[in-house]
Amino acid sequence: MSKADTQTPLVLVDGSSYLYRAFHIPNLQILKNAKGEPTGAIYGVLNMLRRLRSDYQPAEMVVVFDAKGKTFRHDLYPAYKANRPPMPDDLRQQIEPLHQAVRALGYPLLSIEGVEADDVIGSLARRAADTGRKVVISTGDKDLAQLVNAQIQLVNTMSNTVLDEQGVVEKFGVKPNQIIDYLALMGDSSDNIPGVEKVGPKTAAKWLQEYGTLDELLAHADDIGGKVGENLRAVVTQLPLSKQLTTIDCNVELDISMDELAIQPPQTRQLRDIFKQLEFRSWLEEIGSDVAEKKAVAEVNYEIILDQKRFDHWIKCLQTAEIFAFDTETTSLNYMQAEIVGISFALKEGEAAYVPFAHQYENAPQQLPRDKVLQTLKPLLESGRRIIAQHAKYDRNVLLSCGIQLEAIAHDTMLESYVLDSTASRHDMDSLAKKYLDVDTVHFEDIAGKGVKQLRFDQIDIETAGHYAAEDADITFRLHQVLWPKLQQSHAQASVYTDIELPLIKVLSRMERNGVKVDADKLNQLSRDFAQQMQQVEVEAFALADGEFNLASPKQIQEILFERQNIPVIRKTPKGQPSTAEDVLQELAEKGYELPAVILRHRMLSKLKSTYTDKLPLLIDPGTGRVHTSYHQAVTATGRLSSADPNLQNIPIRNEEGREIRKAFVAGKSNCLIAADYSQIELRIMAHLSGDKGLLTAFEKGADIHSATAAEVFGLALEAVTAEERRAAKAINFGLIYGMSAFGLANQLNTSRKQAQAYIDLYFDRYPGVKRYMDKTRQLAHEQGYVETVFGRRLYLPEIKSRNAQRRQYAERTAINAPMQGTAADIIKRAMIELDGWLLAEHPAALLIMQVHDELVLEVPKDQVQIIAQGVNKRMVEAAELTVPLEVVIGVGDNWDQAH
DNA sequence: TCACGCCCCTA
DNA sequence: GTAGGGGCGTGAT
Repeated sequence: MSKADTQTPLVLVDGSSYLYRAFHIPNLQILKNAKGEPTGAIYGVLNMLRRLRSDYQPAEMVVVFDAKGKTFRHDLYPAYKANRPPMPDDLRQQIEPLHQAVRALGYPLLSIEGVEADDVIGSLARRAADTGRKVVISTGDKDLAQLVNAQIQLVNTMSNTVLDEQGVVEKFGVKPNQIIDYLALMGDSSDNIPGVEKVGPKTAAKWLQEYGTLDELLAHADDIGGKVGENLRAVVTQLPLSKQLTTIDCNVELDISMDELAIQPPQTRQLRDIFKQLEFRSWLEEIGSDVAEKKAVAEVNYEIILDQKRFDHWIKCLQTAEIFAFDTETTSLNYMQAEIVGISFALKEGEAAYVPFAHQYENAPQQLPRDKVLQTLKPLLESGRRIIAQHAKYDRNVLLSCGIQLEAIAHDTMLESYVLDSTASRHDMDSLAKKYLDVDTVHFEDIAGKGVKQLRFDQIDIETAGHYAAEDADITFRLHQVLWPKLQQSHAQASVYTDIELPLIKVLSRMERNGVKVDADKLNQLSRDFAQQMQQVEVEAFALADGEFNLASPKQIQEILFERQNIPVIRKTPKGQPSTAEDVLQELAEKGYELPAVILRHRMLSKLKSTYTDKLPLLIDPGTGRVHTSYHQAVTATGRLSSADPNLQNIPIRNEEGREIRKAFVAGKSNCLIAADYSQIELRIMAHLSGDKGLLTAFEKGADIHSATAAEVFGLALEAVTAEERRAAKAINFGLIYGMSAFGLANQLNTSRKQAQAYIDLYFDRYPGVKRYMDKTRQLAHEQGYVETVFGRRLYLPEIKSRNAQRRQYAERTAINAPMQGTAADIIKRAMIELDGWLLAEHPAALLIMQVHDELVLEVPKDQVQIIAQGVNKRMVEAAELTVPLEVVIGVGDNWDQAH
């Protein structure tokens, strides 16, 4: 489907007719700018041009206006348009700005003195049609119907009607070549063209149907009886003039050649000035994004495959190709509900095809049968390693619903980009195309719209969908050509990609499709309980506040607490408002204020209810009766996964009410859950990375690490450490992982900065290896601009050189944290790959169902618990060989809370 | 209907 | 002090 095959029509716009009509639309008459100048008619015409352009996507489009002054028709007939009132000032004022806007938008504009817009349009249309072009004339004026033929169509963009030859006959009762005679017979009062008195559309059409032409009718004028017959005979000598006036002159000399009709790129600067003057704010915003020049992919050959012969040909090519790009188009982003609509391929740059098989809309073309297409493709997708995809996990999930196991993934461009630079804001195809290929792709919203009116892919016209789909495959192919060589420049990065991220695709895909069983009845009951408690709390709150307010509104809470009740402000939000955050309200509650305590209770209940107990039951898939999250593999900067829809990585655990929710995560019949947690994995990684003797010894002894830290820092025997000292040491250890500052630690421990700094000094004194490592890491980050995990995953830190101290320090904290958090992520990913392989081969009834950063959850038949737990432990512990042992804590239960 | 601020859940 | 997802209120569209 190259551009040349699907030539777009030449679009000719009767600007004057639309200007006149737009001027009389009541809604538009209100529009004025701040100076009081009317702008409605301009808006109406420009809006119409936009619609026209989006409907026809023409390469050439000309906007024609009437010129000032008299025309040849006035010479023929001095009374022409004589009874027309002068143009209203409000309309006249809008003409010049409209012309400027049209020109700035890039449309060729014609306005020729001595003739009317109709004549210019007629002349252009005739010239184009003579060369075989299709022409669309956009007008609100019926006179132009005389131009319609096999190549020329009329469209009224305001009423959304199209007139071809057949349409003219249906509408007027006469053929296009009879329109002139028809108009002459009726006359036109607004142009002051005389016709036959008492003759309207009905009679004119009837006569022409009977006699064919006006000349023939006049020859038989005596045969017409009645009053109208008399009227006709009375104007026999006048009618040729009327006919002449009504006839569009298609031979106007135009000082424009046929190759000057193309739409030009918009003149952004002028356009901005014009829209500013007119105060068209939404269009003003579009300039720069939408109106900016787009670099489309050049020189492409995209094919839409509708017949068996071409399909067979492509299959043959795919069978022999070394590698090819592939993409599925579906009806939904939800992989459990998505139906495949078509599949696209790219064999080399610019060579792509789309095989549609489930598009359904009125007059959709016949497509190849779905099942047969999929059966033919199945072997290509299931074996070999020759496929490049963008976000292959999604395609894999969707194909699994049709019984195809997408095993042939050789590369995933999303993951290539992610491993190359995890901090690039997004790794979706459109962003990658722009970044690495300097190409603006067609966005899904461009073809499907957005919001409630968004179309499903199967409702999109096959030509449009085909281009989009083929482009996806093509771009994927090109991206791989660029990204893969880059990745290979670092052996460690290539290894993170091939040995961790790529094999993880199918592990995650399986976990997602396995899903988790949740007890909807239990959650619904909890929702009811929470609602009841919230009501009680609300009553208390209103009594304390001496009035009703919205407990969910920080703004109202802030007003009541800090303005009405004059409670002291503890902290302010970044925007300068008094904060009502949890720790602030906690502190106030401890000082004896009652309302903050009640608000806290309400906040907790409302959070649990709205985020968890209300939402989770709605996300149970009707087909499986389980919830299926999406693990995002290319989101976090550090290499962790994230989970969404629903997020299963933030299910409550810290308080009693929250743990009730965990109890609703259950095992299926005759199964139980195994939860396996890495113990202190990030601190162990810190011990490994720093080689600090004290830290290493603590882990080798298997001591409680926070108590051991407290003993060291406070110079005590292990047994002598109090709960308070252990709590302080724990905060220090966390601080360590987060790139500790005295400020942050003081906040956490609710102590002075000086005291916090003293703790830190003491800590570094006891663990000098840690101090050395942290200094070295910061220095390395400055030198090379990135930090690495043990396995070579990189995190770039451009802000490490920032002159802004706050940003720089933030980057430094990330530099400390990322190697630990990232290495932990690498390790658990490696464990998941090993574990999944083992389970699949030896215990296929045992399922991995969740990952929560340092925890894996499995659903296992009860009689296999022992053997699986052992196997899980072994694979998690052996996932990395560090200088400290890895330790895993395993729990078993009927629900997730019990398994902890 | 959307973006943003604020808040809160997790490791 | 690190890394996320997501609900609700608010104000503009």
